[in-house]
Amino acid sequence: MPTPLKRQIANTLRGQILAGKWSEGTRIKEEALADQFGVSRGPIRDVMLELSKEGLLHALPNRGVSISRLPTRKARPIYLRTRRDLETLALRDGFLHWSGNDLLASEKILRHFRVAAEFGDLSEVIEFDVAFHRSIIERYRDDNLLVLWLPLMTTLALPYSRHRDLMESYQEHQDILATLKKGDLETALTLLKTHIQ
Amino acid sequence: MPTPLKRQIANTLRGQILAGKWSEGTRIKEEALADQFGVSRGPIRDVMLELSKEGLLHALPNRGVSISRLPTRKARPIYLRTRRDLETLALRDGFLHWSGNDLLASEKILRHFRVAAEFGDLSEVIEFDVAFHRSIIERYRDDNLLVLWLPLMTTLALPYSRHRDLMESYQEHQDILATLKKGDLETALTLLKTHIQ
DNA sequence: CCTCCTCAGATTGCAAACAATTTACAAGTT
DNA sequence: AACTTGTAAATTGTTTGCAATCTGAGGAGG
Repeated sequence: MPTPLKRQIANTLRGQILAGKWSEGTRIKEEALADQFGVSRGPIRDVMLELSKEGLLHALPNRGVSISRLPTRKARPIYLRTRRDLETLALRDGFLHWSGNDLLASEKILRHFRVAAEFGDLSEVIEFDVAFHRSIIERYRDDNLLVLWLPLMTTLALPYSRHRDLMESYQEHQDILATLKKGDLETALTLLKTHIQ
Repeated sequence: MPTPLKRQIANTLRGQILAGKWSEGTRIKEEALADQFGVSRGPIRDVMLELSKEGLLHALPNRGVSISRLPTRKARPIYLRTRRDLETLALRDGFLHWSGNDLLASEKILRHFRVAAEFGDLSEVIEFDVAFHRSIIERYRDDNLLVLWLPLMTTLALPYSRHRDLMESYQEHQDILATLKKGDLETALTLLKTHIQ
């Protein structure tokens, strides 16, 4: 259902939440966001419901949404392993069908990633981090995979540390893509696996 | 955000879709559903977005939603193992805090399950099947867990076979609950694991 | 005969007004 | 002083109407 405008709002908000713009439990009001993005409450409601289903927001009847709490320690290893398995599957079985355009699209994402990292814009870095991995999943062309992967990705990114070295993170992604460009799928898979943890 | 009415619509629709009321790719129109449930398009949009995020419906911009296709063969084992791990975690670490009311609530679900199974009402059986497992997850009191589990559960239930023996399925759930009532957590966990496949 | 365009009908996307619910604070009672 | 009750403001839930987009059939041109 995400029309470009709605998807753009969702992406921006996702990055801001993951970057820690609001603290845990902060209540988010529909009208305030509607004013901020210059739209009515309708599309904002859709975005809030979407982010709720990704685990970023917690919805209560008649009381709107608030920023979610972090996942429990015990659940995190299960999430990590599952995300690793899904992305590995998507890359291993999907890479055969990648076109030259797909590689160019990923390169474009990483160019923006680098600029955001150099500038120290955490919420933008997260946006492009998600976008890079998302493209791997999407190219597998199984809608269910995306549906299951997205909440995993965002939940795991929730404690995205302000102290993480953004340029180092960029370099890891760049290494994966460069290896793929050489056609060395197996090495890229190994890099991807060690990257996701 | 799910207010009782909205959640009820979502549960009913989920059961109907999983029971195969519509075939893959069938386009679902907002207004038709709104008339069927006697509400306006607003809440129906919310429900459709919710079911899209669970993987039951596939949304395209300006073209509404259609019934999702089945997941690929290769992804299914990953989904199964993850669902098993999540439910096992939730039951093992959450059972300590189950109250007498929790056991009674699960018994109530299974009473309805049995009636629906005897009557052969597939969509209702699925509703209560989901509800039984959902309650295990919810009692762990980690919102993220529910968000990640729900799409797994529905995706895996998508090919819910018309040929499955509904009473046998009921009996498996009943055995798990009866074992829990005796306080034998470890045996219940074993039963749960073999049940999820 | 095929391709491309145009245009009406159908359907979703968005906005604004109204209804229902919750929250916060103040007044009254025990 | 503590607790309940009542009322007004704030917020979300729902409905309705309009705008934008897509679909499909029919005709013009190659």
